[in-house]
Amino acid sequence: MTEPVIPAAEKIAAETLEEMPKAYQPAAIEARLYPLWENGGFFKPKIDPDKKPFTIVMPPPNITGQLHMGHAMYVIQDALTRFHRLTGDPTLWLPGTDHASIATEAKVVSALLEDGLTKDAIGREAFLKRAWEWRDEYGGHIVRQLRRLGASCDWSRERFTMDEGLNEAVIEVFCRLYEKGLIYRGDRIIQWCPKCKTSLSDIEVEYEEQTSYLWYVRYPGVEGQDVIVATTRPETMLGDTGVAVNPDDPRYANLIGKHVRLPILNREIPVVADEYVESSFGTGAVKMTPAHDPNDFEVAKRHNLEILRVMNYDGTMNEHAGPYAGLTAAETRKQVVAELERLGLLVKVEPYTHNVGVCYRCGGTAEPITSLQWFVTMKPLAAPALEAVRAGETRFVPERFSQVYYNWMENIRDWCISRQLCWGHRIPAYYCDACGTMSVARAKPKKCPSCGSTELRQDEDVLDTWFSSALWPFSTLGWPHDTEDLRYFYPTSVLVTGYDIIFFWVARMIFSSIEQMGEPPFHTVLIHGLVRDAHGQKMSKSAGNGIDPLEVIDQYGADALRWALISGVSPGNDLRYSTEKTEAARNFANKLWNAARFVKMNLGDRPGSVYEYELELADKWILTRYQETLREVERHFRDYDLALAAQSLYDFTWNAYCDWTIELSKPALFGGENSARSKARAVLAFVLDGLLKMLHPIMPFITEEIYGLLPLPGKRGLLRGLLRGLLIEADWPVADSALDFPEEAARMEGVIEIVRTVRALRLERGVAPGRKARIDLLPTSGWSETLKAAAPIFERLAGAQSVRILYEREDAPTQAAKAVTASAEIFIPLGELVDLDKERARISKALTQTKQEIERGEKRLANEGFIAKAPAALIEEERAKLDQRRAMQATLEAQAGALD
RNA sequence: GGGAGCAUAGCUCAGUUGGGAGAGCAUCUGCCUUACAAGCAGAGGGUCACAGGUUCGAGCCCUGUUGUUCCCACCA
Repeated sequence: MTEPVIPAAEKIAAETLEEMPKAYQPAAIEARLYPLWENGGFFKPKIDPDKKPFTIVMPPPNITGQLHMGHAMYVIQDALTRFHRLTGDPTLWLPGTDHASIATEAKVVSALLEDGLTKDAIGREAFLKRAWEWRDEYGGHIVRQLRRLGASCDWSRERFTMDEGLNEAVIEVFCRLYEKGLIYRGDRIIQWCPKCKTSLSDIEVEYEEQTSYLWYVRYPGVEGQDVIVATTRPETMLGDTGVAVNPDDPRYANLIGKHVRLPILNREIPVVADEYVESSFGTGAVKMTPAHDPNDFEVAKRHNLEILRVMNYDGTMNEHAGPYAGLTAAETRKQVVAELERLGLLVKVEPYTHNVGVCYRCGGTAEPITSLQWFVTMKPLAAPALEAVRAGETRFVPERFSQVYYNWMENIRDWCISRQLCWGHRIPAYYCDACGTMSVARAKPKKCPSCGSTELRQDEDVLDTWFSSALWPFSTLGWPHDTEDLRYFYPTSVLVTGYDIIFFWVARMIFSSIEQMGEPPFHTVLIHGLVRDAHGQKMSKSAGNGIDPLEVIDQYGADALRWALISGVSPGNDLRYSTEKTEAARNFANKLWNAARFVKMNLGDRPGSVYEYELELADKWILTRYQETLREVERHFRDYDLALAAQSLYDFTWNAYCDWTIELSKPALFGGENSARSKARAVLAFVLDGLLKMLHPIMPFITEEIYGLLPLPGKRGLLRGLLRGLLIEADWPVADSALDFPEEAARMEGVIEIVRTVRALRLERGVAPGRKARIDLLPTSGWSETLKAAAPIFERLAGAQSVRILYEREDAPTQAAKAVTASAEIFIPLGELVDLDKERARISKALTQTKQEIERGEKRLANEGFIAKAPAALIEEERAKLDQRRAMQATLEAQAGALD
């Protein structure tokens, strides 16, 4: 392993001597910092055999993809990665891309088309050559775009689902499953996309509601009565090989075992009885088309009905369709209906709405059809995978998504894994045309194991893309080889993905990993929602409502986008993206920037330690709030509640640090004595240092930049007078109970309340903002010392000219604006400025409110159940509040009296 | 048909062991106060969908109802 290159101090702090601009300008900073991180090796895990690593494998984006808002959700993974890196865990976020079989093949096909070529014309080899060229040109696109988000993944470990190693893993798994009898080849009904000309798995078919018709057709009886069947697909009747009725249906009891005549083709087909048929629907008789309907296929197997395929794989009718051979399905339907009408066998036609399966890639109608394909037997694989989640070895967050998983895995059907495409992992099955033997092998056999012929032909099909992504958590770490990475990083820690691919990917990774590795691939699956547009619509290319994350980054910065995507959502819920939200995030970044700018302007050299000073009340308050925030943020990160962490951080940064601490530090910084100044600097720097570290997982760029610009106390060594070290590899702050001052923090809250109340009073009265006013405070019992000491705070932040502490109510001015807080009664003598009517109205309002609160408190304390069962502390609190409010009421009444 | 989510301020949404409802944006008032107008100081605005229940106490737990979104299944 190579030693990470620590950039020279002067490079990190390149801008130290320059002024920070007034507004945060992300573009240049992002462009400079990302390469610094990447080239410095900071994304590579620092492997320590004694430590448990934190590992995330990136859901591999398709090589065909452009970065969209869905990928932008990768910022969650990055935030977790950066958090764990800061806490000192050897941290690996492993990136890679997916070959995306169908999607890529389609791109290459259309590129060929532009050159006037087709896949069939140029052949497999030439096609693959083109595909690889295409991949080399465009495949790296999306991973370059991911860098713009700030993704701190270890690019030196980047993998591709079709690279040599992963190909080996895929072949190995296929062979193992085949050898265990869990992969088989069979002629079964599958979903077929005539447009992509390939089979699909069940979950690759989506259902769309379509309005159509229900045709009622008379099938004349042979030995007995006629039967009328209802169908939504008249063209498939050409492949009918029976009619089914419910065994308990009296209408058809005497027909079971007899025959009816299939119109047009005039075949005799049997009537069978099967529980599958619902007597109440349609006529209670169902035409059986086993080759083109999954349910009919099952019935046919039970009753030995013939399976007659009448459609070709290109969507046209075949020779079994008689006169319709060669026509498309749609044309055949038209002609069949017309013919039935002519024959007088079309009984009636009803409008009908039903669901039609469509290909999830091209959107074309999918056809159920029998075909010779490869399948994975799912039941034996699903069982331990279900158990692993049930036993809590793998946990879904939020928990409710495990229901989705159970539901699917419990009802799982065999997985059709072969695709009639070129681009993908070719199935390692070899056929001997001489003797008909098939062999499955890791490498092409030299000769047929049965007859010795050397003429072996490999299966033409490739594997479902998801077959290879199912192996991602271990194949990317070197499996099937016993590598150092595999031993150290497997199983991985958390998988982060959207709920839309739980079936496609998550479930398949779990059973594949248990089967091959003997244990689940990750202990936690963190599921997030989808990004929607401002109206709640799914973003899509066709709807044209997609928002390009790169444009957002250009305009607002990566950190703003990251913040907008992470904050204000609850886990698993969809997120409505709006520009307003990103603007708010950008504003927050700017706020932080300016706070840092202020600190930088006033910090001087390296600040002292907060432990060295006799701290002020306000210092103890912010330190207490800081510690509280730190504990919350850490807990939320560990619980994967990133939005809650963001909320804590926002509130602390803006409403505590900026609004109070920075404001309160100004007198000391601008004009105070040396000791007061250095104390203020120490506190500002200490809190900012920790704050940057806490914000870094979500806003990596701005925090790194600020960290580089300021001589903060947490930074490592000194080099040529400049502190060096990057935030990305800093140490996560540790809460220290020596910096918890709950008593003082509560007192500061009392002071803050007075400041706020005075401000409101002044504004309410229209006191000119610049005008300083005298403030008289009548402290609540036990508060006089605190308030006396807080006089400079009132002067600075409440526009007080002087603060007088009153000891007797009689000393209070009668002509004054008045207000009451928990810690004091407030009087602002305003002389002739007082508007008596306004004042009466205000007092009356306050009195009403206070009375209501007293009533509520009394009622509560009179409740025996409450006294008996509520926690003692709560009761005590309630009593104290009541006393306070009674005092307040007395004051307000006295004030009201004084005005009259 | 089965399952899940959502319903809280004008809008978008938070609110995790049940203990006096919050943020951002928008609105209104007043401010270019030497970090920030992407800002500062204030204000207004909510029967937490509805109806029951459990509890001393419910936005939160239970039952039901309504509306809405999504997933699965696919009665031809």
